[in-house]
Amino acid sequence: MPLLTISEVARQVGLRPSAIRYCEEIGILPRPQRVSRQRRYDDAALYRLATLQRARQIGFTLDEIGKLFFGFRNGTPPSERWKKLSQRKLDELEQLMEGIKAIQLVLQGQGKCGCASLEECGEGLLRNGCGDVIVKSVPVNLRRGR
Amino acid sequence: MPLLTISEVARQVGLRPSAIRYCEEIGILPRPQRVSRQRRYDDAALYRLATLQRARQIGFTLDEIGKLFFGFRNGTPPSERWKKLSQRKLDELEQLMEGIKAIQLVLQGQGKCGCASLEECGEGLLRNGCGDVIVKSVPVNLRRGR
DNA sequence: TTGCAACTTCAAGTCAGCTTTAAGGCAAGC
DNA sequence: GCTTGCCTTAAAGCTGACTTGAAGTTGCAA
Repeated sequence: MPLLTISEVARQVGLRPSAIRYCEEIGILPRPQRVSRQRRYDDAALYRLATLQRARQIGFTLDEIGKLFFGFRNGTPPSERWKKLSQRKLDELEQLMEGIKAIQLVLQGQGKCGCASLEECGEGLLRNGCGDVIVKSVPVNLRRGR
Repeated sequence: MPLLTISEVARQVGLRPSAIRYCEEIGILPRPQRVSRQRRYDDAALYRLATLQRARQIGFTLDEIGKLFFGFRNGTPPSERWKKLSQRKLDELEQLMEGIKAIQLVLQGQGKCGCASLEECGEGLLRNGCGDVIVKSVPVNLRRGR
């Protein structure tokens, strides 16, 4: 069984070594074996990292990934774990889409006013209640796709 | 012409006084008049704040709001300013929607595997290339709707 | 005169998810 | 023995948009 260094597994799953160390530090990855104090990863550890990376890519926070790994009774099958967390994430995304659509409507209307100044725009907004564009809290982590 | 205190304008537009001071500090709001060192806002300043709040609500960063206010030749009408920035934001939102839809598809499929362990899931992901869920960079600021 | 509320400034803290830096260890090759 | 290259740790820095805290000022009322 070949043991891989941190930069080798990092390359394979598309994470930086520092990110892997960070995940270990906050406790969502187990401490791997060491060879003269250096981390060595076996296949199981590599696959776990690939799972982590996929979860990250579909918007799970590191906290949620921790729950995916350790938040279920031992022996709970992956399908059940994924389902539980995916459903919550899908709900969040649904809300996010609603918010985006609302904003798109406002943006498309924006710029059609004949106001002579931004203050005039603001006066109208204030009269019509300026708190009426509501985007619900969006804990999803979609920034920086790489 | 009535002059309003910072907490009064904050209440009217739905921002906290500290947020208004912050916007002033980073230069996207002009220094208002003072009465014995305390900020006082006239109607024009209030309306400008309402405009800022609307821009914030539809996802403009404070930097973009600065451009909305100061990034155009003097006398450029609001419609032109809004249009320019809105178009960019709409493009970003379009990309974000694409990303979300891609993620929704993956999430809906997640949990249908018959893997016995998360490592088994990861093995499959690694074989099929685990970098294939791509969400483009999303600089839009939609978190914390209030 | 004292107290209170609301304001002020400046510095530091918050969130997540890392990255960067500094200082050092260890094995292989020349 | 020395260099090269990859690894290690701990601590600090980054991003954006603020918030919080400490310490001080101001005006008004009791």
